[in-house]
Amino acid sequence: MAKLELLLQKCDSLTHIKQLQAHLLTIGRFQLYPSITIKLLELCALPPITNLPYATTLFHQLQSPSTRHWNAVVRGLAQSLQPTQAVTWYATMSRSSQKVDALTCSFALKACARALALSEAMQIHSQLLRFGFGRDVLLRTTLLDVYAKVGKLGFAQKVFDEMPERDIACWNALVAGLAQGSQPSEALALFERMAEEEGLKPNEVTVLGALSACSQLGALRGGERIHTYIVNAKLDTHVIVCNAVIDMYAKCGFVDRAYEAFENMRCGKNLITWNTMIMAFAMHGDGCKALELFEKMGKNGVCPDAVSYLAALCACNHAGLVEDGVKLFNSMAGSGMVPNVKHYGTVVDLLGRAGRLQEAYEIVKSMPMFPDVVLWQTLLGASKTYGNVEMAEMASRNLVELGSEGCGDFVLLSNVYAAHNRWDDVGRVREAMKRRDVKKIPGFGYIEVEGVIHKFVNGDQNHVNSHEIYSKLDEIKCRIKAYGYVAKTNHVLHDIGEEDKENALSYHCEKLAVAFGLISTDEGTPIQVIKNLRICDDCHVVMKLISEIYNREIIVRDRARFHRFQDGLCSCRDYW
DNA sequence: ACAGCCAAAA
Repeated sequence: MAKLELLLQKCDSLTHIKQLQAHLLTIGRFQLYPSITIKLLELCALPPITNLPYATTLFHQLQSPSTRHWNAVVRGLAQSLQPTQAVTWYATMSRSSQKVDALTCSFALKACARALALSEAMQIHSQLLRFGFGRDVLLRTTLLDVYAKVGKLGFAQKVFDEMPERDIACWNALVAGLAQGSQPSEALALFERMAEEEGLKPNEVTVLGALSACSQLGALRGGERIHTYIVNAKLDTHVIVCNAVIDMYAKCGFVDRAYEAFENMRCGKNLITWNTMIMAFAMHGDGCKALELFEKMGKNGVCPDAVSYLAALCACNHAGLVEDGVKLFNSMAGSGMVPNVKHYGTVVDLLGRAGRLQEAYEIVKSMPMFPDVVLWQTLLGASKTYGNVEMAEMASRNLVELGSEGCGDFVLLSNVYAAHNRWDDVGRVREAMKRRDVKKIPGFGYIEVEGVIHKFVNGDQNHVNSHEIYSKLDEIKCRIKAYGYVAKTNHVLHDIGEEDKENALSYHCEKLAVAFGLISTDEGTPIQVIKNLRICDDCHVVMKLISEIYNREIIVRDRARFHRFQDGLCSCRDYW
């Protein structure tokens, strides 16, 4: 027995496992040593071996599998590419003679989180209450986490509220859950509550959730405070935390400070550190710096991965470095990289924006995989910019086939027709939109004034200063018109906007936020706005004019990148 | 003595 356990410790491949198993079988002891078979199962079900077919076969050879045997398989399946199988095994187990324990529930719940299986999670929830595990803090945390990950933040909050005692992991799970679930303000509020009410000291996991919330909100003040705390609490010994700090500064509009944090790291950099910084430069349109860093990472012994290439390509795209981008893309194969659909998407965007539509299309045709919705949207956007009707129609057909119901796709196609005075076709697209009940993602934006985050949705009238904001917008309109501004009215948008007039062009959330910034900050202070979608043509023009007429620097972070408006010009050089 | 919370991506 002792000898067997020694052998077991040395098993590091499936061959070894098989040899040991064969040995046990030949001496007729296979069924006799549960502790050995448990270890064997755990070895082959988990990394680095991870051979689940073999694990399940081995399991089926057992005459009376114990709870721990079951758990080994459920755990392995939960971490595998088919987490739903873990749930199936859990269900089979709960019907078998063997008792499910708290760990089985925990593994099955994690599987639900990965498979985004809400109803299964709820079933396991009610079962674990019946089994009497309802007071297990670890299990409750898992439960909270599953609900948050499947998007049921209300349920997660309820699990949290009902906990009589909460340790730091419970708070961390909810802070992270809210941040990941697009409720960054709530995440930050909870983060504050944690220290104030419970006197808990945020750890490296807590600050990750909080920093992510700041990144989303563009909450520089909050981010700075958390950064100070991180340094004081010596949490900056964790690479993962440093990476999140870099990302936070970059997304709050301060690449320089992101780079400063990158340079002054007290711990070693990893692949993600480099990727985050390259992406940061890309977002800010600093193409050359991004490419320099991409070169430098290789020299520092960190091998670029698919994300590094994507970030560098993205940098070329935002900076208009067409030749560099194409060269980089073509160099991928030579470096043993297989471009994925995102790399193709970026290079198609790069060529499309430069007006090289035919080349872009050639690349689409050469792709070894099916183009996705985003890629066709990219091509459609470029076709609109350059007025290529055939290409636009082709992209639209593909979008319809892929079941895309985004409002933007229809609007773009209709704009192409409108530009060619093909009004019958414009009408046809309009009809199709009505028939299909196209979806419109609501636009919203944030602005931080004196450390307070203000949120605006399109056509928002709920802000306390709503009156002043709207009169400021009227004033802006007058002044920019005097400069020759003509609204970039969009026929289709106007047409479908009839029902909700609030969504009209002139009250886009970024305009509201900038107007609020103008009335609530001192002259000369830069105004920074964060938006969830891409900035529209009209807003882009208006921002440029405001920056000139009001002599204000305006920084807008949209879904894709930063736009820095100054003296009537934008840092993207209208290339976006 | 097999559990929970964890950074980047067109």
